[in-house]
Amino acid sequence: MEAEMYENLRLQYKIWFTDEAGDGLLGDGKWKILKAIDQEGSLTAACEKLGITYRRTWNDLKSIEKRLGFALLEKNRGGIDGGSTSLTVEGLRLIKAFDNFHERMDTIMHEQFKLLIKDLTSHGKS
Amino acid sequence: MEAEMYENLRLQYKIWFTDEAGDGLLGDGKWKILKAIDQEGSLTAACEKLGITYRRTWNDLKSIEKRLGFALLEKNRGGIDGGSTSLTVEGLRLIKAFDNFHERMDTIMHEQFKLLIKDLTSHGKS
DNA sequence: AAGCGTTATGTTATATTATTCATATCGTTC
DNA sequence: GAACGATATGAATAATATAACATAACGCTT
Repeated sequence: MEAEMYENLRLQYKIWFTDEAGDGLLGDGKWKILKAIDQEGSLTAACEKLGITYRRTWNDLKSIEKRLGFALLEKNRGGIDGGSTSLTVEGLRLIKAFDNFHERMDTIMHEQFKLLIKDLTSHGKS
Repeated sequence: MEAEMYENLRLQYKIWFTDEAGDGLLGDGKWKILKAIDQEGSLTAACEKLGITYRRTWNDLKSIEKRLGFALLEKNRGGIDGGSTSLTVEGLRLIKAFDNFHERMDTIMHEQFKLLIKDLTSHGKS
């Protein structure tokens, strides 16, 4: 009877790094930005692609680099194309590791979701 | 050399239910509130315990019950003690299932975090 | 019926966050 | 050296979220 109560629910999750103080450092948002920069080759283009503001993104990226203590981005201004931004070796490794991580997590979450729903809908005595 | 770059990072996660539209429905915050109500026997006491405002909490609870489509709380007003709030059977089952879920997830996240750090600090060719 | 403590609800104020606008800087090309 | 397209940055504005304040309703007790 209560089984269908939970049928239209979805399970979502977010994972992010913080520093020791607990302040957010790198999560899904910045992960997507870094990936977009890697693909587009410029901050401006990446922001347009994702539909987010340049100002905000620039602030975020500056903050994370400062707090991480090492560079994720290599920026150039001027030149024939006006300028460019690309990922450093560390930046590339970071998003690659995050990719793998998310892949594993998606599988795990799917399993755990099924377990949770089973827990919610089975009426045996605990 | 880059191994210590990630030493002071912490991994955090959040898990929550949404409806089909993707709007948040039940997460850690409301889970804690429900547990506190179960312990305290009243909304007012639960809010004081958690240091959150009654107004906000009342709104949240009303919203989640409406969108879930069934009651999690049994509320009474008036009476010798002014009133009370307790969990329904469904409410109890929900927080119990969430408890189990979080327990499993804490273990899993700990494992996955170690894997992620390993991924970030090992420099073998991919 | 007056008092008590709790649920219930509208309104107002504050704080936080996000967006917009404006402007400077840089280095290449023509 | 003028123009272009990108990065870099300050300041003002808008939007959203959170908190605070005030007040009503309820039902038991005395």
